[in-house]
Amino acid sequence: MSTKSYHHGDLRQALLEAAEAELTETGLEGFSLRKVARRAGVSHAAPAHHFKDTAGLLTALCAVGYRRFVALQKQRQAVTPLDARSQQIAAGLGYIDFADENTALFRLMFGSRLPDFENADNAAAMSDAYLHLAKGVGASVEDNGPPDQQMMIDISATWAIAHGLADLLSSGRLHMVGSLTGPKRDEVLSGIIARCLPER
Amino acid sequence: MSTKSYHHGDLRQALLEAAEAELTETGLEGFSLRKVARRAGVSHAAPAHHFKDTAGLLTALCAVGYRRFVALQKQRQAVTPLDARSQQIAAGLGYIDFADENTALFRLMFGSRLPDFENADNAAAMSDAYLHLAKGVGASVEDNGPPDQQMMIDISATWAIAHGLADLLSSGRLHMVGSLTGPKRDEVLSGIIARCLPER
DNA sequence: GATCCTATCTTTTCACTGTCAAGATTTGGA
DNA sequence: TCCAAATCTTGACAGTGAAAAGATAGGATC
Repeated sequence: MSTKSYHHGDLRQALLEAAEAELTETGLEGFSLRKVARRAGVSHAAPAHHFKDTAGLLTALCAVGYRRFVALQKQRQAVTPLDARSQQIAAGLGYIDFADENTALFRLMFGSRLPDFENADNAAAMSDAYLHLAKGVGASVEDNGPPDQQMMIDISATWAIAHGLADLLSSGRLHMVGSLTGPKRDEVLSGIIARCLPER
Repeated sequence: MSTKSYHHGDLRQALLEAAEAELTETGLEGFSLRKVARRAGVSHAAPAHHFKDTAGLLTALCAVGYRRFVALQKQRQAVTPLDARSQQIAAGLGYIDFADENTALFRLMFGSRLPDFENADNAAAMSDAYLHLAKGVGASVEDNGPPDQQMMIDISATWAIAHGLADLLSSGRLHMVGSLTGPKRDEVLSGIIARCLPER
């Protein structure tokens, strides 16, 4: 099934990988379904059998992105003290990690209307990502009853600061902080994120 | 020069307006130079004489956006107490106003690589926007000497929270805050922005 | 094992797009 | 008046996404 058979074997996965590679190289602006097909070594109409159309392919890729997005946050949190505040900051750093390392995917997920956000699988992946954020904020405040307005504000603030930093950094607009690296960078970013966390 | 002459009169301006209208209707994903030309009532090749290509048109539109962007911030600031902290919060609300009322343009300015950000006019408009932000932050802290690291951090934090709120709200992801309107909305957003301002 | 059904992939076709080159029209100044 | 430059149109070309129809392979059933 590898070298030259008519049937590819796992074209769906191969197309997803080709699409992501294409996305990181040319950006969303230069993205082309036919180029993805060429990169995967199949005819230009082959993708239609696994993903209905371009939007379908990008929707599937979007879901992959959201899962990796949560994974990177958890990866940061796994090496961080367990108190709620530290965990929340770590999640924010993971948010920024994702945008840095997967800029094209990040743009697709948060800056495009091409993917179908109503699609079941994609919506589930997005929901998981949101719940992970909300759960983190909820843990850092007394967790009583239904989410009140104060908690919604805390969630919004936490989300907004992480997202704002991630978006501006990944698009190369925060030259001052963007030029920092390593622990110093983490320290500065942590300080900024901490400003927005619910007060203890 | 109005009804049917061969020469349009002010096609450049008409194309800019048509492009913005097209952008808000179809979004950046469905944008087409030929549709813009049709909307302006000229042939498909006419735009090339005023803007080299699609990127050129979007670059010019981008510059228009940055100027309106600053104008909306100043508009908020004009009806706000003059203390530095209130002014900074007002600028943030203007930032969000712009994203809300000019979502397509906002996406073009901050979420696309199509415009040429090295273009002189566009770069100047962007620089003005950045300087307006930096000046505001500088005024809210003791203004001595060259910008030190702490001020760069304050600028980054202020920018990030405004940008994060604007981007998430304009893309309809912050349902909780997004559903608020009027003074209540301003109050909540102001509270969130205030968290990120330099401490007095 | 032979047969047939279905999933998978290719080929062909069509309308649309951006860009370029060449021609037509108008304007404004010499 | 006349000509050069600016402005706009027409025509052409390669590339694109999507749909339809044909080709091939895998797997189930008998």
